[in-house]
Amino acid sequence: MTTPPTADTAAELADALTRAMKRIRRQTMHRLEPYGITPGQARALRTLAHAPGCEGRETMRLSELAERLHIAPRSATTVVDALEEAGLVTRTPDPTDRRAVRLVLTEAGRGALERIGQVRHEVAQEYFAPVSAIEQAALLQALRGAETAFEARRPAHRPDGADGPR
Amino acid sequence: MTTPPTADTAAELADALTRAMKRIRRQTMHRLEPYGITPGQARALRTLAHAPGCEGRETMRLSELAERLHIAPRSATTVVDALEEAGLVTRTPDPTDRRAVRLVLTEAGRGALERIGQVRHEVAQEYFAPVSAIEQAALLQALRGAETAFEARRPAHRPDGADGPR
DNA sequence: CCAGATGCTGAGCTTGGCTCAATATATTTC
DNA sequence: GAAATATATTGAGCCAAGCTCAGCATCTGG
Repeated sequence: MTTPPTADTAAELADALTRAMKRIRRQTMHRLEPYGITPGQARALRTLAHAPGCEGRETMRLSELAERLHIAPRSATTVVDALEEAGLVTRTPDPTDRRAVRLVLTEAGRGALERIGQVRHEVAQEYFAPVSAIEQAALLQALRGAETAFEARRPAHRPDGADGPR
Repeated sequence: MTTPPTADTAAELADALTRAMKRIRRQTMHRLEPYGITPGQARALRTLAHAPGCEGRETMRLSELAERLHIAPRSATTVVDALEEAGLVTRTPDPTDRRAVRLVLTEAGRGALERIGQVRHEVAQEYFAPVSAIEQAALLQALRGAETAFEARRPAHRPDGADGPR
């Protein structure tokens, strides 16, 4: 049973991943709903919070946010629209480049971050409860390895590239 | 370094999962595109192929498909619409229940299945290449454990239940 | 100083889900 | 056997999270 009869472990792994991800995302969505935040927005907020200018002055360009989220800049615009409308971030002009937009976390945004952290922690903790801490760490490492290799393989940039070496 | 400094392994694991899933789904989408099939349709087709009536006569009710895919029946309708339009399955009336629809794989559908299997295998194989077979198996088992526990926790039924015990 | 690169956004599309009726049929209950 | 209820599917219309392409404003290097 250690090696299931179906054999194609990698493919089944992919399925299992998908399932797990869906479950977690859904659960997160439900628990974030009361705060009017979607998982995507939460991720953006967290990313924004990890901006270099720690504590009093987190700030990031929209394009930088997009890059860190691995989404197209245009998609980041939409996320930020929602975040701004909810009063969690503000768009301020970049002093050194008038095309650019700097995103700044508001006080409310900082507050939301805590609730988000809580939910994220809870959901993950619950879902992975049956998996030992050691195994969790192993899993994490394995996935990161795969991810790193994947990134190394593609020349980086553009969302995911359907294009070969061109 | 075995236990990263950030500590919340479970949450990070969730993120890693999300990332991996997105990558795999995207990759699959690209490679399935030439055949005019989306990953969701592919999954439905595979599910349908695993219907009990093996070989010559795979057949399943739409609602059963929905259940196996863990999606709402209405969502299954849409998937089947696409599949039918592409000529991969046919809707035939259930002889014993005129409300129901039985889904039958066409010859083309069976052909598509092979290509799908190929792609699915390739993509997963590539993505998980840096992960040893043993680790892959461990991962799979861990994820299945988590999934089983999750399912046991919720009373089953309805898509994912935002509702408590009622 | 101007051509081309860069940063953001409007418009419109896709995938993969959802709910809430409506409709047709089964099944159960009186 | 008719009425009430339950089940199977679908139409209409919604949401989240992406995408591309085109356009405008602004930088920047020759």
